[in-house]
Amino acid sequence: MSLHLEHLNPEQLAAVTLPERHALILAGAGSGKTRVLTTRIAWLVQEGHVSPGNVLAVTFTNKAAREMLARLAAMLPINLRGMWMGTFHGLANRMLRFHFRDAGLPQTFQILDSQDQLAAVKRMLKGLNADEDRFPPREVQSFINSQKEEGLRAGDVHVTDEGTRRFVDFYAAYDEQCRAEGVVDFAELLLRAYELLKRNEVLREHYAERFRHILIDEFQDTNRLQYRWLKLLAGRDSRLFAVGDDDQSIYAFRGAHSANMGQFEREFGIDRVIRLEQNYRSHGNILDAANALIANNRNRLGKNLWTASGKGDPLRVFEAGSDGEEARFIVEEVRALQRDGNRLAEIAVLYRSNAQSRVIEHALFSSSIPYRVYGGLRFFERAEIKHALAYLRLVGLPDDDNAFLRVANFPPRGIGARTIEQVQDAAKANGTSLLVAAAASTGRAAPALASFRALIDRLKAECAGLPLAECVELVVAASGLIEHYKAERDGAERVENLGELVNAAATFTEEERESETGAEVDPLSAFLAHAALEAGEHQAGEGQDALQMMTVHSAKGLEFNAVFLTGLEEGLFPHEQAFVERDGLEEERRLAYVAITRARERLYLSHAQTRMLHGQMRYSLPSRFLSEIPEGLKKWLTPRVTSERRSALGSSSSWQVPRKKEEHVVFASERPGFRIGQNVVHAKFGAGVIVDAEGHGEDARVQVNFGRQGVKWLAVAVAKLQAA
DNA sequence: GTGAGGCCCCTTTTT
DNA sequence: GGGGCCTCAC
Repeated sequence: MSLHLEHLNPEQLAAVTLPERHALILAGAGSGKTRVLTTRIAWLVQEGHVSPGNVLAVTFTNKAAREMLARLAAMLPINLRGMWMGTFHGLANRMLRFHFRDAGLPQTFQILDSQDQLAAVKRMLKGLNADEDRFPPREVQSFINSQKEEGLRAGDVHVTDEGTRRFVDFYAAYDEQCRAEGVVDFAELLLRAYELLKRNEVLREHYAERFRHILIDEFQDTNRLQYRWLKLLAGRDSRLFAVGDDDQSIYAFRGAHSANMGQFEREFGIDRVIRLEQNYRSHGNILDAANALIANNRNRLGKNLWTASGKGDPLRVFEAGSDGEEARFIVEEVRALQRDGNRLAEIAVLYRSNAQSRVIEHALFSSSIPYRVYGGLRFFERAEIKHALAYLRLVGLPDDDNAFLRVANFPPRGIGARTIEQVQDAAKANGTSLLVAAAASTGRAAPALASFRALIDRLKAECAGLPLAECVELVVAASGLIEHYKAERDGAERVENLGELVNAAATFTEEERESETGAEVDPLSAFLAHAALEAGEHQAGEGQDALQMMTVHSAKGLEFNAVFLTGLEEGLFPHEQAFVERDGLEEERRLAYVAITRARERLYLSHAQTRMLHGQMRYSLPSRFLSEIPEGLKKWLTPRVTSERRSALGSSSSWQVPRKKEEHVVFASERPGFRIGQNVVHAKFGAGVIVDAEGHGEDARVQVNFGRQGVKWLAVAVAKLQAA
């Protein structure tokens, strides 16, 4: 047996071999957290005489769960089947599939992803004739989700004003709609699983008895409901082992509540928090930069990472004139790194938002550098795949109105908007699902509706005896989707993806199904749940040596030899949205901290003076995060003149210039020294950037962003601006 | 009922 | 820049 305890440092060893009690491990980036978790489980099984079935392990992503399981399998030569390991959502799904009756759900309940949920909210609002301007669907959706994440049903929400009352009404109507259709959204999975245990003492006792050891990774990213669920699950004899890093809490926007760490410490009587502070990943300069940056946050439990490895290279900082130039810089450096023997898979390009990837992709593509983009539009989120899944959902659950609306007339079969409306009215009047109402229609489109209904019935009957993959193949073909996309001009890729879906069904093996849900769930429901819960990481080109591109969020937990952290601009990173959110700036800083600590040996930081965003040119100042990293750690690859002048600016947001302002041209030609984007200096306000202009000659005025001094409109004739 | 074309809107991160 | 939604012509 090979736990290799001798390779652990004293703190890691203490965590792994902690006697039977609750534990909180504060584990810094790169401190061997996953190793500690897996070794802990192995140690419990081996030394603590616990069977894998007594262990529940919660991870943040499905990928992390798979990785941990693989590592465990290498350590322990026993069957790990009985162990529950997965994400909160995956585990909740599993529990609800087992106890669907107690949870008040149909056996084949379907899971709505965010897109589906938004569509469902829109439909509910339409049904209530709600004013979509006053109650934007997105806001209603996020209201519902945040209430659920706090564990509140519509009836539990404290109503203080009329506006809230409306939102609560929508919440109630939405829940009723979901109940009638047998569908469950992400937050609902968690809330149902929580309520299931809360109400059902027998079940609660059963699980409390069973799970002697509950281990939770990325504890800082749990929300309040998840924390309460864990508390319910933990019996008298259960021990919780929570691992987290408050400095890497980056999911507050979806309800993560890093204060759970402190609360856990109090409520579970943790007398000594174990701190893992030795970093095994990054060179000294990179770690020093991360430490200096995060020191600017006030809300911290406090911890300082150190490394025994050398200082390494300084951080390389590049100021680009434009986003295109930034991309070209990346291309050049990546080539240089390759020449030095680095594999592309060991190099990552990170960005704050998905929209930034396009320019970089373009540059990589024209330079023939293979790359792989993570996230963005994921496989199971593509329109053609969602269509195929909608057919499958109707086969599994005829009440799924979302699915009905998606494909009743796709591909077109003569069921227009007017007809759909009539079906909806009939369904409402008779209290049936749309599919049932469709079959009962007597209108002009009745034959089309009847044949659609017949198609679904036929698929259901034929699928009954078929293996999953053949069922998917049949549905994809019989739905007419393939034919439809073949006839479309750029439909080739979509046809290919539909073929991929059949492959995905084929590789969705017995083992996966069992590890994700439970043996008695029917394969189709299990596959559909899998599609909803794990939208991503099913992409072609896996295994090829390719440059890794992803958002900072999806880079969490990963590491690379070289990292490019791009778009370090005020307004982009930190994102301007964060300025108006509570503690938004600190979350952005943690995000930057996560990004920096991904790098082992080399870290590039870049920003662009101008950037095309949403079809508009933006002029931005360098991110405050750049200046929060000590000068001694950085090496500027561009002339320092601009950089120094700019750092004197301090911070401010970035600015968009309105489209279609012909004055700019006139203005520029009259005053050759000034143009939009020009750096200027003002006697009183200091350095700034021209972000807008209007008027001519003596009346000419410019709008200048002076960073901390604010944004001012100045008359050019009066202000005595110096070109900088 | 269908499909093309145009307008308007948004625009962060994800299980 | 792109997707959702509307209008209009067939």
